[in-house]
Amino acid sequence: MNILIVEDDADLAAAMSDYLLLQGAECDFAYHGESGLILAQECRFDVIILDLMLPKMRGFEVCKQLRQQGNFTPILMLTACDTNTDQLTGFQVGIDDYVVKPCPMPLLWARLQALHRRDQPQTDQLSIDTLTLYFKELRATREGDEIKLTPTGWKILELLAQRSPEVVSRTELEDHAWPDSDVDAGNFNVQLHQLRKAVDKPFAYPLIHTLVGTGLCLRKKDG
Amino acid sequence: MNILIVEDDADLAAAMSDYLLLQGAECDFAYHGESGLILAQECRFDVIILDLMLPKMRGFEVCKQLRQQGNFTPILMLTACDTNTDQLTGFQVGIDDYVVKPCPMPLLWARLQALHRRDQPQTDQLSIDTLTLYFKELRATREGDEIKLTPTGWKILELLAQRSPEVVSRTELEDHAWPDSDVDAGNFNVQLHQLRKAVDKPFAYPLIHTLVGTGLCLRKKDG
DNA sequence: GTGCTGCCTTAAGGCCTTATTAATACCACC
DNA sequence: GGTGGTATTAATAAGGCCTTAAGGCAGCAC
Repeated sequence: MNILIVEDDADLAAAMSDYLLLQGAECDFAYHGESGLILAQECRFDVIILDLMLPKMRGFEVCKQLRQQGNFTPILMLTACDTNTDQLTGFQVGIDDYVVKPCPMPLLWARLQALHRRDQPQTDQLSIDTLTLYFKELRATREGDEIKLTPTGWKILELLAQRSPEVVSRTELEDHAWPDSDVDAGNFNVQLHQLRKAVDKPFAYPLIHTLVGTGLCLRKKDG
Repeated sequence: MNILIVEDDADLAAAMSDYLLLQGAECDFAYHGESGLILAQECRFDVIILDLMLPKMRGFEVCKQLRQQGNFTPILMLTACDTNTDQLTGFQVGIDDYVVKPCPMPLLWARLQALHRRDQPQTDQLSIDTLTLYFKELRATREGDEIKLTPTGWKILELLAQRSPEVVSRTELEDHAWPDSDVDAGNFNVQLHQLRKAVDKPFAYPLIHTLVGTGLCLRKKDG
């Protein structure tokens, strides 16, 4: 899980990330509201932990702006402010959970997972047009025909499908298909090409589309 | 909103439903775990409020069974048990929120709404007249036809749309489309021209308007 | 071990899209 | 008629992406 921690108390931020890293999550940090907002705009996170009292911009404002921009990343507000009005304001501006400091780490983690779980597809099968992915079996069909996929090809297709019809950046796809190592861009291109040969080539129209400079997406293009 | 209240304390259940009805929600009731489970299986609810200590079947068991059956209705656990272990167990069996009694009604309502909001498809699109932007997909249509945009063109249109119908200054648009570098004014004009060719030219009337000396705006001009 | 197969990786050339530059035309206003 | 701001166009430069081919490395059967 990919977490953004927006928190001005460096000690607390470090303590959280220590714990979260142990649980297998990855953490990024922002130490004031403005940088938090910018980071959230630029990168994609699974969850955001947001403090309320922050230098430069309050947590409420950060959340409000993100939501206005159509960013619906789950946000957990973590703060020492425990008044009802603060909590109500929080939910009004679009946060998803409100936790009062101090909070035991395991509980925080449980709530983060709950938020993330809701955001995940809850089926083990997903169709985009005539392409169907069977996640548990690591296989896919199009128009009923089995598609022959290499492990890497599957990984790429998997993420594209989960996000469909959204655009997924090349870096994200690379991280997903090669979690433990960096990968040469040329290599990625080749794998992508193989994938297209399997998924798109044999059929009438492509489902994998390139958005130059931004990434790739998987969907049926009408017209 | 359609709520199932599973709660053995009839007074509390009544108090909740009174409040929730006032907020425009509809409530159904179950007074023990077993009937709660059956109701949840038979009808579709937007959210379930689930007590932990219930006759016949504990709340955890109800949740567990529902999840196993592929029912992912958001569940808010409302209980007097405030121990960490209870909370952790709750999240482990698949609840989405855990609230300790007594809880002020407005807060409960806010959390219910937050859960429900997450469950709704998040459109993330914006229309100005017949022009529609799909932010996550980085694409736009006008009168249903796909508009072909370059990355820079998209950036410019994106900001114009977010601010529409307000006027956006040229400098702001430049900063948004070229975040890392300054840009020649001539270049900006060219990009803008390309954008207009794609967005306005093929259609009856333009949506991008110049305000000499101030900036640009995106809107339908009446008259 | 040898040779096979399938997959990953590396490298290189070419192509197409997009960005930039520069030169020219427009238009309102003074 | 000159000026400042904007529009248009074409030509060039740059960058990103596609494609192909060939080498390497594992696992497996013999």
